[in-house]
Amino acid sequence: MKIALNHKSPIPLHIQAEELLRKMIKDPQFQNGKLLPNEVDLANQLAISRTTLRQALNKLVYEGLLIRKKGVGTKVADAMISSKSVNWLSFSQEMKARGIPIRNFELHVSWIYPEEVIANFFNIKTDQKILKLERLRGRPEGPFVYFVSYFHPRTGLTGEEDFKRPLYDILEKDHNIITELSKEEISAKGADKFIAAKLETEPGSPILFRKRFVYDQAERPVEYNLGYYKADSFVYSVESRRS
Amino acid sequence: MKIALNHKSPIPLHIQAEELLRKMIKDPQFQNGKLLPNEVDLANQLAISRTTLRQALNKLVYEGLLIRKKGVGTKVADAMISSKSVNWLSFSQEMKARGIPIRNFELHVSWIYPEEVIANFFNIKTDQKILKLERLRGRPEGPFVYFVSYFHPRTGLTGEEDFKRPLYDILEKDHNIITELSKEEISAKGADKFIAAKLETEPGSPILFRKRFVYDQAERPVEYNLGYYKADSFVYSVESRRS
DNA sequence: TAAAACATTATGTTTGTACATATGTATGAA
DNA sequence: TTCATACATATGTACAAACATAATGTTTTA
Repeated sequence: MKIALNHKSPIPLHIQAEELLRKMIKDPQFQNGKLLPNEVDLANQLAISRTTLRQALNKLVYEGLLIRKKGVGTKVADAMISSKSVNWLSFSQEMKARGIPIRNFELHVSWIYPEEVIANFFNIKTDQKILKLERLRGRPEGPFVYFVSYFHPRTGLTGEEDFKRPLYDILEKDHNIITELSKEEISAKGADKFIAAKLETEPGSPILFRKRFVYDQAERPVEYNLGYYKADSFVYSVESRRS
Repeated sequence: MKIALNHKSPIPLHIQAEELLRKMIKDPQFQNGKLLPNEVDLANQLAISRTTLRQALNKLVYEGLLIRKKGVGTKVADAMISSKSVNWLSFSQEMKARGIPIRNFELHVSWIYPEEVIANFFNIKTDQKILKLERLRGRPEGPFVYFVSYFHPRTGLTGEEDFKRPLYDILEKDHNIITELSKEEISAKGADKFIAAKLETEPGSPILFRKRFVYDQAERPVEYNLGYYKADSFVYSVESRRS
């Protein structure tokens, strides 16, 4: 791997460093939780300041590609990222976003008897309680714009978790569950009374509705969730290419 | 608004600054595209260095809450949440589906002057006419469930085509245009009068709205289209996988 | 032997400084 | 009037340096 930057190039050094880091992430050498070179050494090797290096690192950490730990080091977040990382990005970002302590939100945890659809998905019976997390969200400056319910079977979360941390993080670190696949169904519907009240709108007003099935690496069901997004405040972007 | 930070607090200054900025964002004072105080002044006012301030600003910029422009300033972004994902299946499926000869449908062909968005996409001027195809569709036994407008520039279809054949087929065989990439934006909205009339429903009733940009292999714009799907009659499926 | 104290390592926080570059505005000549 | 120039303004990039703090490893001590 070329481990040098072009200081003459009009492309900013932190951008070049970012690109290089993205390549390093793909390198098998840094895959299985192995640590990247420490910041000071790497900065020296690239002949840039630590500040500039951190500018690049921060971006990838924010995207969830790298994980830093004070006193330990920086490692690649997940074991297998390849060329189509765009695909996963949004998914993990949303995963990550779930735990971000944003002002306008409520989190409600409860144990419920699952509906048949959910019980079927988790391969359990309807008399086995599962965990339900409900969260109402909005932009810091605005009104609430979406409401999501997450459902988890007993094999996943225990309900005792400290939900200050990202859900995704809890699943991965505490329960060793790596989410891998997501199947979503997107549709429009009119708000029912419950949702209308939550999102402070009229019953019948247009809602973007999303059903999501999440599986782990062995295709075992990990999570089922339902999202209700207020119209005109959410756009779902899809990019598809003929392969 | 309290415009000071606690330098004694164990909470890092850039976190405190971030919190303060989130409050500022909510303030009507900075709403309609009005600029925030410039970085140097703000940093002085908060008695922190510009670097530390920028650490906080960067986070909000990354979250899409703030927009910075070199030489101009920093302003609060308009409220709009977006998410990205990828899928292949639905694209080719719908391509194919377009041409299926279903009973209940209407096809309307006309030449129109494009709106600015469309002209921009096709890289033409608004005084150059383009082809517009409108189609209303439903199941043979049921009501109409969706309405789509397809827009094509003069470099594509001529309007003389026999639209009995699949659109997709005509493009490929007669004009040698191979569609390759599609970018879509999916959202929910209330039906306006026109759409409500077409789909035989009430104005304001929930509609799944899809905007689609289609490109060929050289990433040249090929088609722009708008789809209106009656709620509860259409589900959009997306499957995303970690690499 | 196990707990406590210390040392090492790597990231986290913060400052000050300097120059580059894009944008908008005021100035002045053709 | 119009175009080019110069200047002011605000963000963008980059460096060096210092100290704080968390995790881990190592040594000392009870």
